Amino acid sequence: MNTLSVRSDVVFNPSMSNTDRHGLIAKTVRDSGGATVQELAELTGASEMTIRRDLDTLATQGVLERVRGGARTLLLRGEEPPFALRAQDAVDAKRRIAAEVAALIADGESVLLDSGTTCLEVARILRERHVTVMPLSLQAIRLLGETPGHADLLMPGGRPRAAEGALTGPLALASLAALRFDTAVIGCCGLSAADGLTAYDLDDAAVKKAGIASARRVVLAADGGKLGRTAHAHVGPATLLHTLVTDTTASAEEVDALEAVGSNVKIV
Amino acid sequence: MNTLSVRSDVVFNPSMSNTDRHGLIAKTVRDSGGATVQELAELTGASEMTIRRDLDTLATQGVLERVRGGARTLLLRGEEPPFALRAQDAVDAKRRIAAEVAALIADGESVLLDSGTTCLEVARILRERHVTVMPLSLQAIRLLGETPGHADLLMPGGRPRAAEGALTGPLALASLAALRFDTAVIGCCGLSAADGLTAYDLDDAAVKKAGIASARRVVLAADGGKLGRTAHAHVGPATLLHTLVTDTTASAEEVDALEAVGSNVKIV
DNA sequence: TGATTTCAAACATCATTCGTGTTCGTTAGA
DNA sequence: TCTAACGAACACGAATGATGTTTGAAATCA
Repeated sequence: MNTLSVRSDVVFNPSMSNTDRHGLIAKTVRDSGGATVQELAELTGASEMTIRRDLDTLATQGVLERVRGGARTLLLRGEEPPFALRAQDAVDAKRRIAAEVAALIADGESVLLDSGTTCLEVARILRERHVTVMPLSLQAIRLLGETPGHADLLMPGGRPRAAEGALTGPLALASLAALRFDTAVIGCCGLSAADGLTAYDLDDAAVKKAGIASARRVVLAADGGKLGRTAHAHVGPATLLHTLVTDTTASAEEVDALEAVGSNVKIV
Repeated sequence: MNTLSVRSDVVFNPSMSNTDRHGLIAKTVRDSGGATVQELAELTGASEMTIRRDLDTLATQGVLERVRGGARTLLLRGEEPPFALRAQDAVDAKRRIAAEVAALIADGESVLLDSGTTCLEVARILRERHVTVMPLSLQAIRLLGETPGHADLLMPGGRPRAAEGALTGPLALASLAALRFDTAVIGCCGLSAADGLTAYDLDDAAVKKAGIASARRVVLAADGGKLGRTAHAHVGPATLLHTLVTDTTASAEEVDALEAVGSNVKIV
């Protein structure tokens, strides 16, 4: 919220790990829209040279934009926050949601796994389970394709969208049309009883729609921040969902409204 | 060949890096079919504990099989050598072949990239080029899917075969049927003028066949050891190939025979 | 069963790598 | 032109990884 209060928490904290510092820098730049190298050096207690290196790293990761003298946020009104940035948000809630989603899936099932950070956490859990998984993002494919784990991997086709690695396009749609799944685990950018399920990207929305159509059961994994929000691309009405898993930050009215239209809501 | 000559090269060489040692262990076990921990410790000058750790590592990588007291080769007559093992062979030749193959490809082309170690080297080069690439193995997808590089990635569907990560099955075939490529870079297990192109695995052969059918031009990347050999699964006649890139270890008679049936052969 | 070998966990040691800060010459903007 | 910002180069300390030794458990063989 307030940059000053953040500062007072951490000034003169010499035992800050580089990961902590990166997080703090990212948060500061995001909250205030931008920061100078000097400010960040003072804020974190690190040298300016270290801050410059941090900013280069974070810029490479797509967390922020490097400008002369400091860094600027990548967030613009109405645009989807970059993947690398969202991945840091609400990690705990996402993990809990993912655990609950995984608990809904029985051994032997075939599972369609949407793109997005929450679904990536689901992949991390399903990797150790005896299930067949088709992931719709490069990140999840990388995770499941590496040696350990018991899950059977099924690859969809498609063109990966930059950064996020979500698979879209005719090849992805064709892969989905050719298969049927026991469960589709879907993520979204917005969900409300009024506007239904929405995504930031048209291609993404088309893939989600096809995924939902190819599954016997649809589980939506969405942290509380997604509820009541509406993004640009419409996927379908909330009645398409069989189960919604969200966390305690979800607005109670929205949950009630969704339950009223027939969704089974689980709050973790 | 001869274990003793190998030993005399390296005994009492204390400045051996762990990678060197791993290579020597792998080679020794492969050449002699197996070795004890004691032998390997004496051979490399490392302690038995270190050898055990090495063997565990190599076993996890699929290079050899751990047995009580030592390790055994995974190579059995008639079986395809494991991917992790082949990947260490003739790295230099594969690199040179890959460079030549990449030189045949112009910017802007769409390229189909087969599975296999040589094609993986091609992927490493194409990553920096302005081309559209559809790789048929998880390894290459991982390589191309990571952030750097200019190449456009197109994902095929399919089921990855264990270890090697080659994509096969109806989804892979459907992805290929839906597209046309400027160039298909194909690997193989055997090639001869008489028996044509062959692979170890039926599913693999079907994918190669579909890939060849979907490309305007077919480039085969095969080190010299593949020429004159025949594997179980038939892909098609050598006349399907437009260009063959191989290395100087290729048998001259086989090269002549292939040129006689119309192939354009490049030796690097 | 008992003896012997093999194994793996735990700890110590050493080399290497990584992160960081400082300095200094260069570069980009005002 | 002048000044702040930058990045390359070096130095230093901490963290990490590789290795060897010891020790007790487990597996194999007689």
